[in-house]
Amino acid sequence: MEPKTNITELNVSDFAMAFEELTRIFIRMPSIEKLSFTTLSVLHTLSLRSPMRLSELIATEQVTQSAMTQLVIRLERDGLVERRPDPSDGRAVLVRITPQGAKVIDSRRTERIMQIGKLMERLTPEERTSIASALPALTRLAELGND
Amino acid sequence: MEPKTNITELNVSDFAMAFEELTRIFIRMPSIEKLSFTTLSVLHTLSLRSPMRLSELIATEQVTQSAMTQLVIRLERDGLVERRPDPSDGRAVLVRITPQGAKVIDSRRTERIMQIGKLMERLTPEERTSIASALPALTRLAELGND
DNA sequence: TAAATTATATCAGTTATTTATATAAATGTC
DNA sequence: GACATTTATATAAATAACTGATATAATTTA
Repeated sequence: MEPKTNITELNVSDFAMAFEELTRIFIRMPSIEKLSFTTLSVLHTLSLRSPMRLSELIATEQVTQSAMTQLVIRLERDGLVERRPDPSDGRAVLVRITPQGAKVIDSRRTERIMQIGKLMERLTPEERTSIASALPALTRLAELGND
Repeated sequence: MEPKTNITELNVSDFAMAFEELTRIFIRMPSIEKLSFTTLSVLHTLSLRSPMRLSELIATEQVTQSAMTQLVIRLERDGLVERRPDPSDGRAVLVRITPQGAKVIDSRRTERIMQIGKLMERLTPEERTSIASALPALTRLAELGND
């Protein structure tokens, strides 16, 4: 088991460092719709899964219940989300993203893709191919991370 | 030029989506030293490059001058950074990370690497190899993004 | 030398977060 | 079914974190 662990450990550290650096860059790329980290994160999560309960958002976003309640109230005020009582549980609230909220995420994503595209153009064809080859594995890694 | 653009565009969109998902997961992995996004980002930036001027941090972190000044004052209060006048410019302040501040970043990184390692173990050897093969290209992409 | 620009501190207000408290709905126990 | 416990969320008070505005001093430019 040990040789396998050593190989994995070496790849992981390098991978993590590269990923860290790319994250640092990509996360700041969009110049539009600059909202707070948690706001963008909530909208992003809701764009993937909607509606969600407050309690679910508290778990995914790792903030306190109070913070999430107040943030969602503000987002509702600004038209980015809407809140409805959960018909299956009288205590709960369902939060869904509005088209306006979705547009925030979509427009930022579009700009980021455009800018990453420009960087990609400056890679060699071999480099681009190696990234494309790793894409299924990266996608799989994300799936594992969501389990 | 067009066929090349189309190929690049296809890869970029898929890559961006996969990256987005991985970012969402990785950024929340560490369970220790949970500080605010900008706080962690400032410490991370200072761990790569130290010392930096306030004005440089304002640019890299994309917050207002006032926000950065106040944040750095709080970080200094908490022992995570230290401030010194810049000997080459009487108006400027140099900010450097303290060992305590560096420990925040290092310990979170260590935990993240450990957890990514666990996910990696669940990939096939082929999947791991494809990611390792793409690593130089990803690293290069990061360099391009820092230009 | 004076004007313009740059660098940063501070203030006042809003947003964003925490802890604490409260209320009601749902679930568990007997 | 009654009561205890847990769950879900709203609200209050305080601090952190952000913005725009203002101020001061150092540096650069004309």
